[in-house]
Amino acid sequence: MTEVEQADRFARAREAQSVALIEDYVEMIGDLIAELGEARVADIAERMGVAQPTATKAIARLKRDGFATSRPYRGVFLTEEGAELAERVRARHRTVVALLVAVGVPEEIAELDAEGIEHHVSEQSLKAFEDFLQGK
Amino acid sequence: MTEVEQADRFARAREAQSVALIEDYVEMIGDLIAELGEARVADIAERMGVAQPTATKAIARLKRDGFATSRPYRGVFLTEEGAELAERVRARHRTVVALLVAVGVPEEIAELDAEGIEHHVSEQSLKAFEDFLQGK
DNA sequence: GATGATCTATAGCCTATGCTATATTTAAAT
DNA sequence: ATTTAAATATAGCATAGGCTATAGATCATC
Repeated sequence: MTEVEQADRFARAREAQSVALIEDYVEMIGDLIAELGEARVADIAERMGVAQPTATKAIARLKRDGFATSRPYRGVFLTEEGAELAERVRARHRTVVALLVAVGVPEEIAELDAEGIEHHVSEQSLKAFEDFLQGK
Repeated sequence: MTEVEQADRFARAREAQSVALIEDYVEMIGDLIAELGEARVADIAERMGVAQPTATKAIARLKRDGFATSRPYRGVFLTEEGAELAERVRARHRTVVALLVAVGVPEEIAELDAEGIEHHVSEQSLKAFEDFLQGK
């Protein structure tokens, strides 16, 4: 492996990381809307395990990036793009957990680890996971 | 899953992330020392794909955290703790790549994805991976 | 409808991680 | 030995993502 290839690999991992939090927030907001009809900042903050202003700031980034919308002092909603991302993330999470369990990781551990792992699973790996799970 | 459990899960993923870069640098420095006898800042920066001052700053954090040592304008070396971490990271990386390949991920993709995934694989999952790879 | 509780926004702070530009030191070459 | 090239450090800046404290808006209740 050349230095450049190695560098690209790390650049890729850094990029994935910068997307990870966005994905988590979007999925969480989708969950809350499904459960409660809307996603309030306080609920988002509580579930993400961060202080309320931290959630507010993250939501501002989601809005800036076109994944969410909201009016002051009101609930947060997903744009079409946000809703699609949430669904992809949810599906990927399920697949990663299932894969981990399939290779012998205890269910609880699988759920914990998947939260971090899922953001680094490429389309190709996801496809491989799905095929493996179907016994192909 | 309760809100608190969910929050803890995210907190865990955030913690793993903060350790990830440290692990990458330590492993990289170990590689360079093995190959070249010492790890120069310029080489570290090039392989990590970052500007030289970014590497310098990261190395300062490694030193602060007890993983590396260096004198101004000289090479960077690992402490005992750093060397142990490097070896653990290297072994984990190999296992993760092997697991991915074992479930059908193409070698190249496995290498790419492993770079991000490995930092979120717990001891328990790693053990499960090893057992799975040994056909248990 | 005033009032108190709750929720949200804002201000201001911190660290980590990136960058460019530039000063300084070391190493190499004449 | 001086000069130049290369490597490293430092200064200064930006964004992301945390935090606390506090101001402001909304909601519920009397």
